[in-house]
Amino acid sequence: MKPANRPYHHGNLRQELLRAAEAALEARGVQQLSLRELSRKLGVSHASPQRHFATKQDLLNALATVGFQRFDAIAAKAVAARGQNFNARLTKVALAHLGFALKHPALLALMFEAKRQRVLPPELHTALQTAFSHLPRILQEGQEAGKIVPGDPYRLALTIAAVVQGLVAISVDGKIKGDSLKVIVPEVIGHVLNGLSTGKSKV
Amino acid sequence: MKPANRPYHHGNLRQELLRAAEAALEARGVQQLSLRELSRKLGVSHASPQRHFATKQDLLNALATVGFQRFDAIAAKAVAARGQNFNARLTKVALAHLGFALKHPALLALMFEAKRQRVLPPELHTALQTAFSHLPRILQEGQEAGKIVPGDPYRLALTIAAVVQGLVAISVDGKIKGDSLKVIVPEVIGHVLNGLSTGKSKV
DNA sequence: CCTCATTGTTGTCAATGGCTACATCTTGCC
DNA sequence: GGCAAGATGTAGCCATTGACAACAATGAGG
Repeated sequence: MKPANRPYHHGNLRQELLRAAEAALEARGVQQLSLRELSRKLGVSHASPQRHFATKQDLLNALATVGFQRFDAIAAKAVAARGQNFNARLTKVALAHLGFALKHPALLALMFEAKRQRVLPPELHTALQTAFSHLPRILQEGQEAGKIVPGDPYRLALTIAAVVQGLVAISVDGKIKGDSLKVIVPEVIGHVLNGLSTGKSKV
Repeated sequence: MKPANRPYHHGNLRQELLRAAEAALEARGVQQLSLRELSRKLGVSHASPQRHFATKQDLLNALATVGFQRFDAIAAKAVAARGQNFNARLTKVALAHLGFALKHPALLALMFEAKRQRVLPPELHTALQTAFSHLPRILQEGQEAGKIVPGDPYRLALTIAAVVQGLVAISVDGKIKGDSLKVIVPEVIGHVLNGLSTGKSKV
C-alpha cells in the first residue's frame, strides 16, 4: 500500500492531517469528514491518526484551535495599524473578521460549534479568549480620547464582533438578499459606530 | 420487541421522532445523534425512520425548519405588540430572539448549521426567510415616523438580529466574561438603536 | 550498538446509516 | 361489506466508520 519511496515515518503527519481535514471540511462539511478518508488521502494506515489525535473530536478541536489562532493573528494585524482614526481602525478589524469568514466559512462554523462543548480543551479556550481580545484595546483608546461612549470596553468591542459574526451567520453564501456582505458590513458598522460615538448627529 | 399493546402503526412517528431528536440534540449534541438510538427510545424498528425521513440529514433539516418556524412565531408575537415606542418594541424582539437562543441553544446552532448546505430544501429556505421578516416592518414604521435613519429597512433590521445572534455565538454558556447575556443584550441593543436613530445626543 | 519511546501498521469490533424484501395496517373505491 | 392499493412498520443485510489492541519499524540517547 505504501509507495515504498516514502519512509516509514511520515514526518509531520499531524500537520498534514490538519491540512487535509481543513480541505475536506471546506469541501464537504463536517458531517462527511472521515478520519479513514483522510488517512487514505495521505497514504497512511487508517489507525495512524490516533497517534496524533486520540479521538475524532480531538482533531476537530485542534482544527478549531488553529482557526481561532489564525483569526487572532488577522485581528491583531488589523488592530496594529495605528495612526488612523478610530472608525477606520474598527472598520478595518471588522472587515478582517469578515474576510476570514468569507474565506473559511466551514472552518468558522466549526470553530463556533466546537465552542459549544460542555468542557473545552484549555488550548481552545485560550485561543478563543485571545482571538477576541484586540478590539477592546482600540475602544479603550477611543474612550480615553473621549470619542467613544463610556462603559466596559470589552462589551462595547463585542458589539462590533457580534454584528459581523451575526451577519455572517444570517447571510446565505455571503449574501443577504443578493447584496454582498462586503457592501453591507461597512454600512452596518457605520451605524453601530454611530451609536457608540459620543455626541454626534451626522444623519 | 414491540410491547404488543402498541398498535403496529405508531400513529405519529414523524412527530415523535422530531421530539426525541430535539431532546437528544440538546442533551448530547448533533454528533452523538443516532437514528437507531431514537428508534430504540421510541420502541420501533431501526428502519422505520426512513419512512418519514429519507436520510438523516432530512431529519436534521426538518428539525431546523420547525426551529425557524418556532423562531418566527416568537418574533411575530413580539412584533405584534403595538402602541409602544420603537425602541421598546425592537428591544422586545431582540429579547425574544435571545430567549429562544438560551432555551434551545443546540437547536439554534443546528438551524444555522443546516442553513450552510449547498442547496437547502424549499421549506427550510422559506422558514428561514420568514423568520427574519418581522423586524423590517417595525423599522419601516419607525422610518415613516421619522425616528429611524433612512435606508433599506431589511438591512437596518438585520443589524438588530445580527447583534443578538453574534453575541449568542460569541458567548459561552449564555455568558460573556461572567455577565449574563440578559444583561448585556439590552445594553448593546441600546447602543445600536442609538446609532440607528435620527439626530440624538443622549449620553 | 542497544535500549526504549515514538510513530505507523494490521486486524478486529460494535455501532451506524442506508438498502431491499417482506409484513401489517388503513383508506378509498366498488 | 370487502378488496385493491398505498402507507407505514419490520427484519436482515452491507459497507463504512471510529475506536481499540497487539505488533513492527524507526530513530534518539545512553
